[in-house]
Amino acid sequence: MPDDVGHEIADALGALLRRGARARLYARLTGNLGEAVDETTYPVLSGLARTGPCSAADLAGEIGLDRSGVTRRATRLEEAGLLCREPDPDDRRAILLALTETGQQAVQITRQRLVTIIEASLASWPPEEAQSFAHQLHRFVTTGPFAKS
Amino acid sequence: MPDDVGHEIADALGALLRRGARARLYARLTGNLGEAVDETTYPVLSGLARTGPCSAADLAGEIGLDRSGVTRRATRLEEAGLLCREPDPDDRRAILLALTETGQQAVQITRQRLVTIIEASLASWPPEEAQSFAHQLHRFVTTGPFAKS
DNA sequence: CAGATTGCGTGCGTCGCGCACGCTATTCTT
DNA sequence: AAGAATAGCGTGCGCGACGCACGCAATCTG
Repeated sequence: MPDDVGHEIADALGALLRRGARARLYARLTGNLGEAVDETTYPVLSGLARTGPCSAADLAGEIGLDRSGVTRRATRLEEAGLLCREPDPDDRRAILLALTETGQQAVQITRQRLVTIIEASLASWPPEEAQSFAHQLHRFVTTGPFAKS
Repeated sequence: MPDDVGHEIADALGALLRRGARARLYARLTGNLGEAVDETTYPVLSGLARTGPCSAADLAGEIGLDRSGVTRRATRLEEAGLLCREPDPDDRRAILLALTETGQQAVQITRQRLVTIIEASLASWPPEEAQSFAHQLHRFVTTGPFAKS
């Protein structure tokens, strides 16, 4: 493989992981969804949407955060009505974090916004090129330098 | 364009922007490069490598940070010998931040590490597929939802 | 039934960040 | 040419996020 392929991807990834890029994207995704959902609380919503109802400790492992941080963010989201705590029926000392209807809608909205943004920026691409790019990006992310270990 | 293309890319980007993914990648890139270079100070090194010697205020705009933060990180890097402050010959009240030889080497090392990681994860790809993926990713990042405005 | 264990919330120290102030060097104005 | 205004820089301060560790309640164990 020619070396410039690696360099080109490295440039792109570098730009992608910049602070400003993340901040701009999160701002566009979480705007007008209430004060509680922002760059810090959204990973809790998103992670909970992926895992389904689960404990704060498990969710902490999922999103790479300390359990205390998850608890605090969950409290903020609970006060905003996006998330609810319900007792675990199998273990009465445990508490399950679960999305409310509003919370699920919020996740759905942000997700749709991201899809819309992506499709808009791919509008001028040949369809089969966009499709192959999607597959390759998916493969690269799941098997590449970002796999969990 | 089919809607699942947008969804597939959205999934990949979501995974890419996770906290854990960033942390793991930065750890692999900046490991064994001294105590001063880590996830917070590296953007200063990298940005300075892109812009060349410039003031803290300009670099702040480049990496999306407040000027005071750049000053503090620059001080840490200066104490570690990776960066030096030199008076601006054109404006004697200004101070230019510039990489030392060691600093340039550090940037070069991290960059080469990233390229190596990328090429390793693309080793099993057909070369022309890797090449087209690199071009498409570059195009997507520079023209997509991450462009500066 | 008593002790060990698990899960949870919270206080505390630390760190990064943005704002705003003071200081110095430079540039403008009359 | 001298005082005023401006630009650039470093730093003190408050705020918020994070990880660690402690205390409390519920559960498991012998």
